[in-house]
Amino acid sequence: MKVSIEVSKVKAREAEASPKPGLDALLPDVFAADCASRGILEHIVSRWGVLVLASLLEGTMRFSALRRRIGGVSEKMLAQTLQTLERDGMVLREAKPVIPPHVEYSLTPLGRQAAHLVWSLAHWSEEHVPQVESARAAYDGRRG
Amino acid sequence: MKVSIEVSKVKAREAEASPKPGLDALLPDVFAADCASRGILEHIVSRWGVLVLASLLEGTMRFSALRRRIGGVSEKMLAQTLQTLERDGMVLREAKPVIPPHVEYSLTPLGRQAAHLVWSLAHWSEEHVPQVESARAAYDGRRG
DNA sequence: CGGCATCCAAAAAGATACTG
DNA sequence: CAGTATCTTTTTGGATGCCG
Repeated sequence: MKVSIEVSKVKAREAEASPKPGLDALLPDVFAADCASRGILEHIVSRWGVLVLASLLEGTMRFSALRRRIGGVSEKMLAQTLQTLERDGMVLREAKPVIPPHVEYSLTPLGRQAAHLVWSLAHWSEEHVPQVESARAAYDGRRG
Repeated sequence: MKVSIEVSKVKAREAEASPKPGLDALLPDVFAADCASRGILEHIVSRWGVLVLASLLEGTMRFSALRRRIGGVSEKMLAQTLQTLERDGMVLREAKPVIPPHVEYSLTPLGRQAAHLVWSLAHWSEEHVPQVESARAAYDGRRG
């Protein structure tokens, strides 16, 4: 049970970190190094977190299906990412007590919100590959 | 000069990547390990990339102003992140040839689009701190 | 099948010193 | 001021073996 201890600590540092005291004091601020929102954001936008959330937007999936869906992810990192997102209340894990094990992962309502946002980013990236690549070519041309 | 000497393991994994050559060859796919969109996405959602883009949404900033705005970022990582985003065509760097140096960073039109998306995520994170924290408390309660 | 524990290599990140 | 160079620490990730 490590609940209310950390809250006071966060609030204390938040006060010293936020540049705009009056209005923003009550709102969490991702720009503050010690704000909880920053940790949440980093879990969501982590290398595999983005792809797990986007994948689960397509529906409930088993561990191995996720592993196949997300190219390049290792077993270890997938398990780790799923645990983090489960703990943050984004992912629901349902394990059927059978042998061999059968475990299904899906999005919670909270996770679905986050997933829609990351999906927008993923989709935007897919659509703007040409622009970025031509920008890179120009940049690399200017330098060596 | 860092060349390709230790490619053996990396190439081995890259080779096993894209499972559907025919249809998806024309559409970039973030889920494919070797797709360019994946690299772009990872630059955008990198630890500091998100915060740089969100900061610059507030307006043009100098290096030191960005450093102050983004709590916890080191000089080195900020410089590195800015270079990556500049190369990807998201950030515009304007250096005035004076002493002491005066360098301004701003978003390109392309970067502004990405920035709006990441800002949504950052803002969402700020707003859902309570939900996530209570989910964590419940999770930690179920376990030890 | 869906993990977890361990070990090790590689990459990312931080601290510090220095420069135009 | 806005970086670069270098060194050290930390984190990440992959490989392997084990288990229910």
